[in-house]
Amino acid sequence: MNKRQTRLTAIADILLNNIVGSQEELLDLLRSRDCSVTQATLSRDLKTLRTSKVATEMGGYRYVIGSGLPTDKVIEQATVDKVSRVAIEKLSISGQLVVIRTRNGYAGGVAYDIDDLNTPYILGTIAGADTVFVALREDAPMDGVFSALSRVIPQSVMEAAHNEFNINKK
Amino acid sequence: MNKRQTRLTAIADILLNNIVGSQEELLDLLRSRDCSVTQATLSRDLKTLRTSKVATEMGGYRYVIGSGLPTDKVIEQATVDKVSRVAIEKLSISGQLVVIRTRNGYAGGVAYDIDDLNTPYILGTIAGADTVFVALREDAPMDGVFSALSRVIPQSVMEAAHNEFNINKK
DNA sequence: TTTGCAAATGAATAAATATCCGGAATAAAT
DNA sequence: ATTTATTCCGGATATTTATTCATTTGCAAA
Repeated sequence: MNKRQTRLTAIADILLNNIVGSQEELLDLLRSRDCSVTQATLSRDLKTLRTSKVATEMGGYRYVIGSGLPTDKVIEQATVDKVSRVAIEKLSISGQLVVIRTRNGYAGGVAYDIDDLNTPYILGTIAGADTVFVALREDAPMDGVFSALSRVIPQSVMEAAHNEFNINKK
Repeated sequence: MNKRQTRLTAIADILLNNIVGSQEELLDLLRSRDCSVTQATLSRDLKTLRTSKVATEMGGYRYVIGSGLPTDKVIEQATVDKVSRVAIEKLSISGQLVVIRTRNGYAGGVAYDIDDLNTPYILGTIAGADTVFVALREDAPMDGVFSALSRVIPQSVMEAAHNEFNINKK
């Protein structure tokens, strides 16, 4: 992987796991990963990654990775593993419908990963910006569905869903 | 409605319907609506609205309204009135799924407003160009759902839906 | 009404970010 | 291998955006 790609991946990774409020700050973090660049280049990188700076609840700012559209296959690949798991916030089930809420912009990626599971019980998915609908086969056994999804959904979210699901059952 | 609120609403409205690449540009648009302010104030407004500037496909930038988190009930309310209510044309229910048809292009905005209701019975929404799918919790009581949605859906549409729903029931 | 206080604003400025431009590196073509 | 074109990058700078500070405005309590 060439230098630029490495750096872009590193940036994506950093922004996913840290609260970064300015480019200067990000520059430091990059340095500590041996990806030093100038602010000029970083600005360009952030543009290609379609990141944006948004206000946080605590009165500050934070850079976030932009919405779904795969800018670059390499980046996408590099981040998939981490992304799906970090991006998913909640999972609920209603009838033949599984509804997954994600961090804004990540629904597309998550849906893609789920499609990739190629599970027979899953008929298809639709993604918005922060929501994925997963259509289940009518006769899909819940444990089968859960076990398939657990390859993409974080443990904690799965547990919460399990609880909610059981509660709604009774 | 006081001056600030009016302006915030105007900003939300402008950003929803225009591609605005800088604060200066937005200042102009605000002027043409008799909401002149300085860049300083605008910067603050954009922060409270949690907007962000993202790269567009065409190499430029664009300010967009931030996702989901209700910044300010008043603003939210104000925006809802302007956009959602005029955009919604029809609402139908099928099982756990509410399907809302909107004027073309407005589905995203409507879905956003519905998400913002933060109603426990609503698991999530997905928007196409002129259609919104709303997933309901399995045990969601219909009157609860209706009452929540009525904050976004125009009276006339609600009534029509109610009728249709009752018909489908029997 | 007047007083006191918090919110809102503008002017000026600091801080942060985007772009211009020339050069280096890399890849493609001959 | 040499030339040509393209991508990438840093330094400098222009542009844009956030914040500071002083002032004003709205608004509620006395």
